[in-house]
Amino acid sequence: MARVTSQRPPASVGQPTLDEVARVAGVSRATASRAINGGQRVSARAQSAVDTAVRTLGYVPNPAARSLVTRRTDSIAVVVPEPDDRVFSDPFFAGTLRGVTRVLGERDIQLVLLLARPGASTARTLRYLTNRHVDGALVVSHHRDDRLAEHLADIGLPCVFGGRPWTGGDRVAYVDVDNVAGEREATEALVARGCTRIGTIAGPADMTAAEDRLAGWRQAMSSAGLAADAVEHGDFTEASGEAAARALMERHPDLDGLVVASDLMAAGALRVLAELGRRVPDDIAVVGFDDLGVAERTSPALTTVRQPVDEMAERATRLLLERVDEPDSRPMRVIIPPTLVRRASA
Amino acid sequence: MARVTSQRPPASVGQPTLDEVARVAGVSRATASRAINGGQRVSARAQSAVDTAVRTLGYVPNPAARSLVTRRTDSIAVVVPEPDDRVFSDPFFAGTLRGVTRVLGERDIQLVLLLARPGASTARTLRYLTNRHVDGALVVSHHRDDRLAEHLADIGLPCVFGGRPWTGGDRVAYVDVDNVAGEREATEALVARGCTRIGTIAGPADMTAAEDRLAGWRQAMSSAGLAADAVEHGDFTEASGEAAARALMERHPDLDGLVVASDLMAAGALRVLAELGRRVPDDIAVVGFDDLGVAERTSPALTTVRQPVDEMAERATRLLLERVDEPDSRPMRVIIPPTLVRRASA
DNA sequence: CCGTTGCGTGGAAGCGCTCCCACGAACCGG
DNA sequence: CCGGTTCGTGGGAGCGCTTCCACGCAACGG
Repeated sequence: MARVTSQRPPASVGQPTLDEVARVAGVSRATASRAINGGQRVSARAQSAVDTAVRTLGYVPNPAARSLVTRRTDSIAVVVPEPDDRVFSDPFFAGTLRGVTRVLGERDIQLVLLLARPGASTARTLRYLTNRHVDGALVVSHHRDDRLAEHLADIGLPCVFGGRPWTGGDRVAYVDVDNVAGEREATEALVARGCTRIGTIAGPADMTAAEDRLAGWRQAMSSAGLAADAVEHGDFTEASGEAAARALMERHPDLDGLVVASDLMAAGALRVLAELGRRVPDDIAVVGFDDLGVAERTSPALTTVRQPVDEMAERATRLLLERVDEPDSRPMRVIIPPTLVRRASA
Repeated sequence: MARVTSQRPPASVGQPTLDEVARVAGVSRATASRAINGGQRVSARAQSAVDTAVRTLGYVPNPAARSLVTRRTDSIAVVVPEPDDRVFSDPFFAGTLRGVTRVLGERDIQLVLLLARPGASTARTLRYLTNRHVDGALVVSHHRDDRLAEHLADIGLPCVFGGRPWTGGDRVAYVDVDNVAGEREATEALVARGCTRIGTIAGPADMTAAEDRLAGWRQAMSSAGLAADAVEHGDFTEASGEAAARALMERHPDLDGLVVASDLMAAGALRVLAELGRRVPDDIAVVGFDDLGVAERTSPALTTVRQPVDEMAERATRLLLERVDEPDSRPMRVIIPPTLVRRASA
């Protein structure tokens, strides 16, 4: 008489295990495993037996068990430190997500969205990343105060930043558009069309992209011998663009050119300019930054600096996957040249 | 002489295991585990010894190992079948994500974003969900053809739908706004203000929300004894709203009221109406649906039906977590009443 | 003819964790 | 003072998988 030794429920019913596949296929568990994972060193006979068994049983490998031994999870995190509402609705974020999923889809890797809540410390995020719940991390929209780049470098998790991080930029890989060159080019375009009083609406001072664009504007202004005194900061939202434009036009009513660090802010600025009765581009020429859809829909359509977010996200993701596969490789930087897209506003 | 039997690298160096914690704390692995997980049946002495050990070693439990035995992953999926670009930039999606993360943050549960690529079959998604990589699924923005609800009910994965699914609505839980009532109320508001020729821009016919809103419009029109003949369909984007408005005004130049199934489409419609020289609301009153930010920024500001997405997402997430904890509970439906927000456009 | 190679295979050892169970100690009321 | 309860504890099994290793076998060159 067989001793009944089952002490727990017999594993969630209906979920076949590798053992059962092996039994049905008439091979050992080891062979079944090999057959399922690429089929190296497996005879054609065994392979097809396993394939059949997998199909008839509806077998799906248990990812936890697999991950326990392989030490890989086949998932990466997209980290958004302190996501204000802005992040979600920002076309930049949308494009990023699109680019990332496109690449991940090719390799059956999943995306874990890690959103630190506003105000919450990054401790939770770091703890999650530390315990290797994911194979790597893609960090977007980071701010000055979170020293995420350094922390991630410390724990040795493969990671790639979207946009140059404030600190630790030499220790982590990142993909960025050449913000300085982009905004310089934008400014030069205004100079070339004859503007002499050019102001700028910059982004939040705690983001490198914003600072770099501001630097680009300054460079171009200085090269042209123009005074770089008309600066106002926004936070990349449309509303902040309106406010900044209003303040700027009040302080410098003589502006004939406006370099704005994002299209969304530029859209806000255009609205204010229309309100004030300034014709664009005749009275004042405006150039934006991003070209992620908004620029085409403003009136007048916005001349802007295009950053190819989708492509950048793709590059970043591929870079990350490479680093996951090859953790000891040197952190790489990819700097993508932006292009000026001429429309009606300048 | 000790036999050297290490056959593999000694576990990824630096990652302490529960064994080491137990050793340092001077207790057994079982006790250490108990202390770490809530501390039931653990003496104060043991508890603090373990706590200290955890801290000094920087121990973080290996989620794969834990998940292997508990059969839980402490993560849920947010499933977006066929995400066109629209989904990402849609404030609806943004709000949903915000609501979901808020709830998940309370319980240290992670969010896996499952985006079926456009055109790709849902097979991959289903496979992923089948193998219990996540504890549950929240499905948003599903379309008619993916029989996701039924599939998920079949595999028995706890899931909650955002919006009533086309089929299988009786087998899965969902949270929805009362679209019929909402659009009926919107239409009635136009009737009340004296409109007699009321058209509608409906959403895509393969989404229940769109169909329900259309039904609400029809109901109100019929109750008021008005002809429900001016219907045009869009896909919830601003561009489609423009096109639909154009078509509608061409076919029915006498319209004095317009019920639009989303604010984004309404924004497009407003633009077209301005272009055609129709004054809103004097010549034609317009009412939208959503109230997720866009409505406040159109000109004139949009009277609209507010659906509290954040709250809905929260409710849906809580519902999902309940079902994860209590898989045998009956699938619940939460129908949230929308409210009409009166602004300038009607 | 026999070592050598290479290939396909299965046995078995874990991966790091949870949790069942048995065990001893402390505590209780009778 | 003793049987019964409660409590804290550790041993150990096992979750489902990958992978090391040893083994048998056919093919092959000397």
